[in-house]
Amino acid sequence: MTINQDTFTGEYSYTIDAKGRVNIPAKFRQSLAPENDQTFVITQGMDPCIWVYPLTAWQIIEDDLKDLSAISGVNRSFIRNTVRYASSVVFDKQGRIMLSANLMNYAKLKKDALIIGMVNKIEIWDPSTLAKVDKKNLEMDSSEYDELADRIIL
Amino acid sequence: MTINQDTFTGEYSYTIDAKGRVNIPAKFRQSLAPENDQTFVITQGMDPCIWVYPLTAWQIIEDDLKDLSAISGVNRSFIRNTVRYASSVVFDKQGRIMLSANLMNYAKLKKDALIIGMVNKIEIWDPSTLAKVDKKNLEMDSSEYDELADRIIL
DNA sequence: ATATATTATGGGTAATTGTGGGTAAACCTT
DNA sequence: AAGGTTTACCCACAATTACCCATAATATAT
Repeated sequence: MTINQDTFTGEYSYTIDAKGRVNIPAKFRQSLAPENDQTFVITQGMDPCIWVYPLTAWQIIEDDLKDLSAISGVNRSFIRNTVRYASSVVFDKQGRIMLSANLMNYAKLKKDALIIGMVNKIEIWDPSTLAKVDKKNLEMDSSEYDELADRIIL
Repeated sequence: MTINQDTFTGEYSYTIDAKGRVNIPAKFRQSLAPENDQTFVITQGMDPCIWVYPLTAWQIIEDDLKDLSAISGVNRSFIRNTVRYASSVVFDKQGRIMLSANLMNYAKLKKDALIIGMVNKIEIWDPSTLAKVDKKNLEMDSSEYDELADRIIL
């Protein structure tokens, strides 16, 4: 059973083939709402990974960006970096999407990919890159972490 | 008779079969509210065990996480670490769920499993691992319980 | 106590999933 | 327009999972 439409959880490891294709986990494909027409939007994440949004979720982000005034330089560069590498991808009969060389390079992806559900989006990581980032976060954020843990009861 | 919907108490021991399936105690299945569609969400516990939530309880956690902006790096790593190992499982006609190799490894589960009701969630332990943790707690905690005594009347 | 239902556990089989490749259409680039 | 390159679509196969049935043990009812 699906947890919720357009929400994703769990970690899966897949291999990227010679053509640059990765499988989207079957569970993720199933929880993708039908109105997305099997389409995701992939873009640079704010961490060194690829972000994957359901099409309709991305459209909402675009609408929000339209409301940011272009007079502010900060806004302009934020918009530029968010949208610049975004492209929509439809998964094939086997459930795979194609990653552009650009994005693969940005996320340092080679052969192995770790795909992580982040509730409203999906992340694609190089395993060793994630391990490094994980370690760094563990050292840095503990106090802010505790504050979050107080608000969200597990 | 069930005590309450979606609340679990008691300890049961089961065996994990070659395919990685464990039985959910019949009593727990019966107290699982119907709107969960026989679905649990399993994830890493904060102790070396597996946590099992009723689907709807987990959805509340997810909803809280959805409100955290991904612009904050702390938020991102908090979300990632919280949902990374979570996946939804439906129990089969015999009342069993499948455990991923990942989670079994984390909880050091082999053949025997101790399933413990923890009021709003369920824990799955390796018996010998729990014995060790129990022993450690006995030596350490007795004074720290005092603080709790003020809040919870037994 | 005996019969009946429920539970825990094991397996078998069909369907799904992940992964590799092949081929033809589409896309440039000159 | 011809060449090479990229992309879209197809097929194949191994591995995994979902679904079904069987049986032994336990609990419940008559």
